[in-house]
Amino acid sequence: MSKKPTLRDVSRVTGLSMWTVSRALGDLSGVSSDTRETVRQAAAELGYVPNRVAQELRKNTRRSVAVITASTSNYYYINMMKGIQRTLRPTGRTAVVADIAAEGVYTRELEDATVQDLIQSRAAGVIATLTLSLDSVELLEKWDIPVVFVDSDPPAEAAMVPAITMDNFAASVEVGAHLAGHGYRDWLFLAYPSRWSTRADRERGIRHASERFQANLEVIESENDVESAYATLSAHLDHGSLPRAIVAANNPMVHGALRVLHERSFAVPDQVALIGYDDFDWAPLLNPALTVLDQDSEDIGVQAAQILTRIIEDQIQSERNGRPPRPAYQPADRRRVEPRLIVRRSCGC
Amino acid sequence: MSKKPTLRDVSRVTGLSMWTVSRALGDLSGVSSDTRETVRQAAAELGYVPNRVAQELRKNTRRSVAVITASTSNYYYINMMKGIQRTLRPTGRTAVVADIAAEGVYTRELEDATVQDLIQSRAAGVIATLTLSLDSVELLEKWDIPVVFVDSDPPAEAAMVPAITMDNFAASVEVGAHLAGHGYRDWLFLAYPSRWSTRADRERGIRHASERFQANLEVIESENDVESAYATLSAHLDHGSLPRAIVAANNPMVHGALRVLHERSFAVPDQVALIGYDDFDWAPLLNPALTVLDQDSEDIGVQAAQILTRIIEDQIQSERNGRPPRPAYQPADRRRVEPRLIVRRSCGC
DNA sequence: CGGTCATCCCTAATCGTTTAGGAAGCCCCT
DNA sequence: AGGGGCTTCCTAAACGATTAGGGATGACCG
Repeated sequence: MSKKPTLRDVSRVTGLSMWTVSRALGDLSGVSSDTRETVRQAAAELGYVPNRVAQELRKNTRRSVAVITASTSNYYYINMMKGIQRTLRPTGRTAVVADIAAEGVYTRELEDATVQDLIQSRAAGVIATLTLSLDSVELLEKWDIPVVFVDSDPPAEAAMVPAITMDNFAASVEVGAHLAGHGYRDWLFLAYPSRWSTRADRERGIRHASERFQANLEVIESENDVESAYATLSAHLDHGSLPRAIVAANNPMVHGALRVLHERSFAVPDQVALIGYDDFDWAPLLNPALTVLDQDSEDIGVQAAQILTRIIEDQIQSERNGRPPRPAYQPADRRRVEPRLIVRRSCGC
Repeated sequence: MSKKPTLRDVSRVTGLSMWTVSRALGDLSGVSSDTRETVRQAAAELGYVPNRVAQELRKNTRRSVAVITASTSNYYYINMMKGIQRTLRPTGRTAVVADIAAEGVYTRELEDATVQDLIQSRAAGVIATLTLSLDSVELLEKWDIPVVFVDSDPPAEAAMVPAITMDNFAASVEVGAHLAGHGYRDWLFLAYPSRWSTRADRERGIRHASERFQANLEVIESENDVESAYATLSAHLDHGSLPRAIVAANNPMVHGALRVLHERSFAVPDQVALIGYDDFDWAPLLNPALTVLDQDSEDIGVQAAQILTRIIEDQIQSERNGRPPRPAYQPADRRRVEPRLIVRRSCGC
């Protein structure tokens, strides 16, 4: 099709005004059902498809919700996306993922550029899986783009911004308690960088537990990807001794750790026990089946999308009533989901 | 910000025309560098961010490439997405995924609605991971939206449409040969529905191999998800006998099969061998490590995105020169990637 | 018969950009 | 002095939809 039919074409063909055609196709009042039918016919015949870009411009609507992430290799986010997509579908909005880690490494420049991009494309809202800079949050707020954090905290100064988080401190304490229950007294905590705000509480929790249960604890940190986790743990084991239990603080850490343990043929859990965070599909099929501290990530996605949707609808209402469309954050939008320990075999059970 | 600054505001503040401001910010010729600087200053001060919706409308540009998929639970596509994203990034286009299987089941209605939606939003191009209906392909072509198929064939009547596929027939023959090499003579092929066009060749290949190597072959089919695979195989084993080797035709099938084998405590590979298709991160860490027939899915994503990008750029050129922007498909865009058998332990090696 | 109201449709402005088509000023050359 | 060619900027018309504000018609009512 060399020239695509527009509303004007439908108008010309039917001899009706664009006003009438627009309202006819939009199922709006003010058009007799005869006319409406005529218009529909003509539109179908021409193969007319409305241009949503023009609609968005004119109606000042926004269509896409951005999910900001920084580690595509983390399966945790895939389930979350599932929940987000499912919740967003009936609203007619679309989720697009914006990765702010090019080739695996986060940079502040990329964060800023991404935020800029979201504003340019007039995103409807943002779901952030890691803590953004205060600047970013304020800039988005300035452009009336609501943000919901998941599995991470808003910057400290933006306390009102919604967030769905797990009680990571309690979670880690539970992990520690379980290890202590097995009689292990020598722990290694394999952590990702503290740019992901969950890191702090997870570490605090395991430290707390180690004191309470009088265990030895060492904490080592790697970048947030499998390769780094593998390298970091390998290097550590080359120098230090083998701990009785390894706690891998998230999915990539677990993966890296397993590779090391496999490679060195350590018996899990007899020589060294392993507990991870965040369940994933294959965990029960590993050998031994992996014990993990889980949170229902799909449900988290659903909740985040629900909150965001509500805020967006609020904004639309506000605007319709002539009020400024500033995002209306409510205290109840700060939510906690319960962690749960999924006990399998790798912990020694 | 109650009212967002527009180009007009920058124009008013600087006392320059919108023409000048637009060209200044766009780094286009016809503006003195002094003026350009003035404009930049003013824009920054106002916090002006161009509205890309308006730009798209005016310039008739398209920004997003849709990846049509029908099974989110298949890890195969995640690596592919990685490749696509990486390739698309420098072009300024964005990949958005459009799942045409609501709650896991494909429906023709959803396919049609999705295609309609892509046309409405004037997508720049489509990467389809499963065979679309001829209607869909023609409709997209009519709207000058190029399509590239990956891991699936175009409808038979649209032979010119690019596709990146594996030689699935040869691949299956190789799998069969390997099994025969182990002396196994009793095979079970666990397949997904033939809506995914790879199914046919994979089945043909394994059938061919079974004849050539004089093996018994049974083929059973489940829906394309883990639950169905699990249920189907379970039901089959309840009635029939245990085969010497199971070939699971894709990722979800492997997953379902492994669950069954675990649950029933069959020894792999001693009692029953298992070979899957499409490698994934955890495969080497399973017990036993999984032997798979792999194709480099990230590379496939890269190639698909490259082809699509070239076609899109061609279209833009054509349009600039006043020619119709019909997608220019080339025979060389039908590509094959080589399969490779990644031998681990689950086959008996 | 005049007034009121609802129904159906229209004209024209608008959303925020880009861009064809000039116009003004200046320099340089013959 | 006249003309050609730059450079720099402007006016105004697009792009493809929605929508405020009216106008014409006919029905209904007192």
